Amino acid sequence: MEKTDPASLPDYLLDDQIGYILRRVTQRHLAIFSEAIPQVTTTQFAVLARLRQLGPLSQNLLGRETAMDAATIKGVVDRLTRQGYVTTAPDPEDRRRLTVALSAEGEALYAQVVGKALAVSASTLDPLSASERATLTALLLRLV
Amino acid sequence: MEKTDPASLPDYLLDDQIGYILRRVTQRHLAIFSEAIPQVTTTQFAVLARLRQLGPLSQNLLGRETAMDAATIKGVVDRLTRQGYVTTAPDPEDRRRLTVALSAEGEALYAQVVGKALAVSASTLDPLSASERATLTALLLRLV
DNA sequence: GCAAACTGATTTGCACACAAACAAGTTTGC
DNA sequence: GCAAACTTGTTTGTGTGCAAATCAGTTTGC
Repeated sequence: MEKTDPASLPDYLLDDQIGYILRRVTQRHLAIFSEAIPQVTTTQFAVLARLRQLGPLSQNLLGRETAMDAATIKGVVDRLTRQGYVTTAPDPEDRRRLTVALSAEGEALYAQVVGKALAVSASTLDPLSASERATLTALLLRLV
Repeated sequence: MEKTDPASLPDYLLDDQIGYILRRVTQRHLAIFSEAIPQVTTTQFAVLARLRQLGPLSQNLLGRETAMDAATIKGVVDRLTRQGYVTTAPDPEDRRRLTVALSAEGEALYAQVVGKALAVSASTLDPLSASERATLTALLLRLV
């Protein structure tokens, strides 16, 4: 059984582990994004995109729609508010809720950079052919 | 030209963007990991795995070998040191360097959880067949 | 042989990211 | 009708992750 023999441990190749690969690909993607769109981060842009798609949302729902927990979305909304890209207002229907909406500045920024955001996605996937990109995306979506 | 018409902006589907998908897949992977291996984080385990593979390394080189910048690896090494899984010592050859090595406790933890770490990777990829996993990994590696 | 360039480590500041605990408000079940 | 259960938002604590500045030490070029 040789439980104490180090040589009997399974081979663990860090470079082949999905988590490590995901982290490195994400690092490259974030670098491409911040180079192309220095005004906001990827998460901040996700919030702008969702608000533009869905209209004003409560802060918690906005978090769920952008895959951020309550503590994270609060920080993101705070920073976007400070930069003037979103506004917040209490919901008269439900006094627990804080409604978050895109401001005119947020609309303008979105219009200005949405094309670049698409280019960032394309740039991240640049090493792959069109069909490889489709394959990769489809496979990743099954892991969500 | 209709520059001011919002309807003329390109379609940006957040759910189809590679960065957003990567973030969500990573979230799921981190959740699986922390459930299976609560003792350390993914990045901390990456450090243990590299030290076991390569032996003692300077802190900066260890960072490069685990895809962390100097500020990040310092924090990770500090936390691993506090938990007793690594030890640090000045390098007599180069007085700028801080050599990081796996401790006996680190070796023991690694031996105890490496099998679980492999199971975490398998679990993350569980929705895919063996050949799909190989395809996904190969495609992702081309994006690093 | 020594100044310039480089490398290693640290610190600060900012931005996610999640867990846990809490307060306030709303809904539900009986 | 009202207590229990749930939801929303906030705060605190911990852990990445990167940029930029700084200091100490090493290497290089002339």
